[in-house]
Amino acid sequence: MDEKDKVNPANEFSIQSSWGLGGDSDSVYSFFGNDRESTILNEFGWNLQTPDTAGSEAGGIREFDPIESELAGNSAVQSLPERDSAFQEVQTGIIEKVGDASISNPSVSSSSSEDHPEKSTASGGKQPSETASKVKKKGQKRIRQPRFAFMTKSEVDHLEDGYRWRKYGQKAVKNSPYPRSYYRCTNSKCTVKKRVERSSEDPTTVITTYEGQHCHHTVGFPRGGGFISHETTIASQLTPSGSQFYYPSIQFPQQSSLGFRPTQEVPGESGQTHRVPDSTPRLPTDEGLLGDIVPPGMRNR
DNA sequence: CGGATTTGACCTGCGC
DNA sequence: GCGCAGGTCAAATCCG
Repeated sequence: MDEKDKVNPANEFSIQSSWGLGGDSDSVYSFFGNDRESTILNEFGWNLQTPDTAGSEAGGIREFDPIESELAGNSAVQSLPERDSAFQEVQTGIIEKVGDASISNPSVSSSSSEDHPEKSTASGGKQPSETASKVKKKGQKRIRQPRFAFMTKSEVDHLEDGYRWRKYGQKAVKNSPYPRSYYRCTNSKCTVKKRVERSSEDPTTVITTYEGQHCHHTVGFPRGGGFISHETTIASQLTPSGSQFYYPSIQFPQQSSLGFRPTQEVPGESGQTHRVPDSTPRLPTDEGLLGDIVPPGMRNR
């Protein structure tokens, strides 16, 4: 199992940007390796802009919400070219501007309802008095934590990312046969949440949305990482349907946190899979997929 | 037995 | 104001 924690140098991910797609979709990134393909949707207004796009189009600081995109019925779809349907779904979602500094400022205890999960337990159940804990919500709009979403071809909904999550809810999604699952980081001090849903357009695609920032390191990959095995299977069926939208204008430095080299697995003996070490010097991969995706500035320590 | 998951109820925001 | 849908809570249940 430990071997799974390592990275296969042969499966280095390349990240390519898709600036300007559809006019509004300037925050979509795609990265893919030999056995996995995912689409990263930057929601933070990180400094991911290219010189070409920075400063243009309202600065390009936007937040993307794949869920809302579905709700919106892809109304934003207009000038998008033909493409993978799932990719298009995400691409054309409502893109919100991250106008609130609080969204990109981790120090702001924004989401009053989410920063302190303990509070609710302390106050008890859902009786009216309990709502007192949510009173502070009143008068101030709920401010969402920074979020980003990415799509992954996988048969397994809950992708291993190096953190431990506890499921706290599941909801049926309108216009989708697949439910959406809600997870919270098991670290009591960590308020990070994530939603996992399967694309109704492309059932092979899992949309994972992270919200918030981890205030701790990952726990590694304690579990078997079976999803990777599934992923490998799926990835082998991938077709570069969206490749025409990948513009190689941006190549993030491999050594950066945006190097996008999530742990990978390669077929091993006895039909199992294992990971091989990444040859590039880097910190021990204790941050998982998320760690590879989220820039250091987005993480608390 | 403790932690994780399930699931129905409740709360909130938003559009009409 | 109302209804809908997303999001969250927490008791019940499951599982190792």
